[in-house]
Amino acid sequence: MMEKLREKINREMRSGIYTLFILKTVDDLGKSYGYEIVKHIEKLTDGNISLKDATVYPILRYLTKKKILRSFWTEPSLGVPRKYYHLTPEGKKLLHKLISDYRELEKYAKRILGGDSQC
Amino acid sequence: MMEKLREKINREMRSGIYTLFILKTVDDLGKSYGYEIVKHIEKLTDGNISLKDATVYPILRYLTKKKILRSFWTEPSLGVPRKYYHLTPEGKKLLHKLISDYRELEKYAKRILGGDSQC
DNA sequence: GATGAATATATAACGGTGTTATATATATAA
DNA sequence: TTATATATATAACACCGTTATATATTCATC
Repeated sequence: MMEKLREKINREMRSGIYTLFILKTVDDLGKSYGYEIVKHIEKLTDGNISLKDATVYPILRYLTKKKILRSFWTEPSLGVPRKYYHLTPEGKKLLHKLISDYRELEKYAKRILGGDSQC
Repeated sequence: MMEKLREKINREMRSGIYTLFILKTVDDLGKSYGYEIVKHIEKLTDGNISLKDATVYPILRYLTKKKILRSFWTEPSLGVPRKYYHLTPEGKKLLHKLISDYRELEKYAKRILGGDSQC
């Protein structure tokens, strides 16, 4: 029963950086779409971080509305239509700032939690 | 206006580890109370992470309900009464697991965001 | 002695966000 | 043909942090 609490707190810890993971993934891949983003993050984290579709799509739409991402549909000449996303120039700026913000948070976490992480 | 979005995403990133910060602080101090926890974290983070009272007290109560913390009032022989908290044995176990979980998350973040953090 | 700031705890109302559940559709392997 | 993987979307729900507000003591300053 402590495990449920642990999972809950873990979910909270992780959910905060989903947006950052999504942005970085799209930027690294040049352009990407919901399903690919999820699979890419799963692969990099050995399946340990698996975003839900109902998490990813609203975030992608929100970031598009905020002009951080731009989207376009691929013509369904063959296969399922895909909605691709790529970062706008403003999105690139935001991503760099957020990564720097994350590193700062990491630094503070190290001060509070102790610096025994394997670096 | 991008700054507002940045702050929003930052808030989300940080809020996830508040519980962990609070637990670790109480454990490090042996026993502590809401106000002291906030000030302690502020000090360690150069004032950059400043928990709101309305954030801390509900978390402390919740963790007490879950038997992760135990609380007791100090007799107000002098000054304002304080409600102290300390970790239960179960709380200690949970804390160790959560710190290990956090380190794992940090590892994954490094893989996705790149390993240029100054370690 | 009064005023304000710091110390200290608490909760209702609000807004925002991830999850669960559900719906829809195509392609491929068994 | 059946199941799985691929692919996107949204309504309903639950949860959590913030804002706002309330209460009370102590201490420094005017």
